[in-house]
Amino acid sequence: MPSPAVSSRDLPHPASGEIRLEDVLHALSDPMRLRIVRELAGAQGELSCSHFDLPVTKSTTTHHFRVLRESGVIRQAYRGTAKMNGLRRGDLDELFPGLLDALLHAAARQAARLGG
Amino acid sequence: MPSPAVSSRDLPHPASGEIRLEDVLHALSDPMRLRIVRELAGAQGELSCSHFDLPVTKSTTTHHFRVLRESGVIRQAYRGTAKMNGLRRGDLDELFPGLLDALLHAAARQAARLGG
DNA sequence: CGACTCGTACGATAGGCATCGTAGTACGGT
DNA sequence: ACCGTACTACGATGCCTATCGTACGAGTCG
Repeated sequence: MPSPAVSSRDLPHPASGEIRLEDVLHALSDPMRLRIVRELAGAQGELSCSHFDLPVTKSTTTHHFRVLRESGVIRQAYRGTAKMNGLRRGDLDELFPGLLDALLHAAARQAARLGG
Repeated sequence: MPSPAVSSRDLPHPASGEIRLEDVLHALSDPMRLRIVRELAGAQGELSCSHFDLPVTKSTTTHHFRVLRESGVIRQAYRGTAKMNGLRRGDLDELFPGLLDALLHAAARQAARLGG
């Protein structure tokens, strides 16, 4: 069966229309999650959770990815043992035009300014 | 003395260079504070705290204004018994070009979409 | 001075959340 | 069947925070 159904377990995502600005801002107000999103935006396509080398335990990493998914910032899907993550650029750009780019730009500027 | 010194009590504000994106996002991730900022952006100039009619007590209102000030989003100054509030547009636009407008636009869009 | 308004300070409370550790599940390969 | 890797679930912990109520300080006006 070569069809979809990438995996048996699937994950709850908010529909595009259910994404709330406050939730997105809250999700991005955590340094760890902002870092994840920046890395995700830099890489074209999807990245597995294990690709990220964060200074927290894996439990905590799982938590952050879930917050990002439930707020509508990223989309997650299992692929084998890996869990792939991708930015929901299309949905976000449609809902909040220019916001994601402004945020990423702002984050990059601040990182450059503070020597990150 | 016609100089500054609008009042005796003055309030601590972060310098422009101390404003952190994460703090700004956290400040704006609260519905009450986002509402305040939108109203402040709509009105040109400054507004007193008492101008706002929020569904919370005055204690809580004070709290929200302090969070906004300490994150660098607004500037506050006493003028007589009133406390005036103004968006720090210049500082924010310089640090994070386009971000404030994108945020305000996004908030307006969402309010329109959800019937706010 | 007194009364009134505007806003603050402080304590309490209840809920949220970032973090950890441990134990467990799902999948792929040998 | 077994093992290793990737991620999760759950409970605990300590901190942060949104909210309230009450009591107070600062300023204005009579």
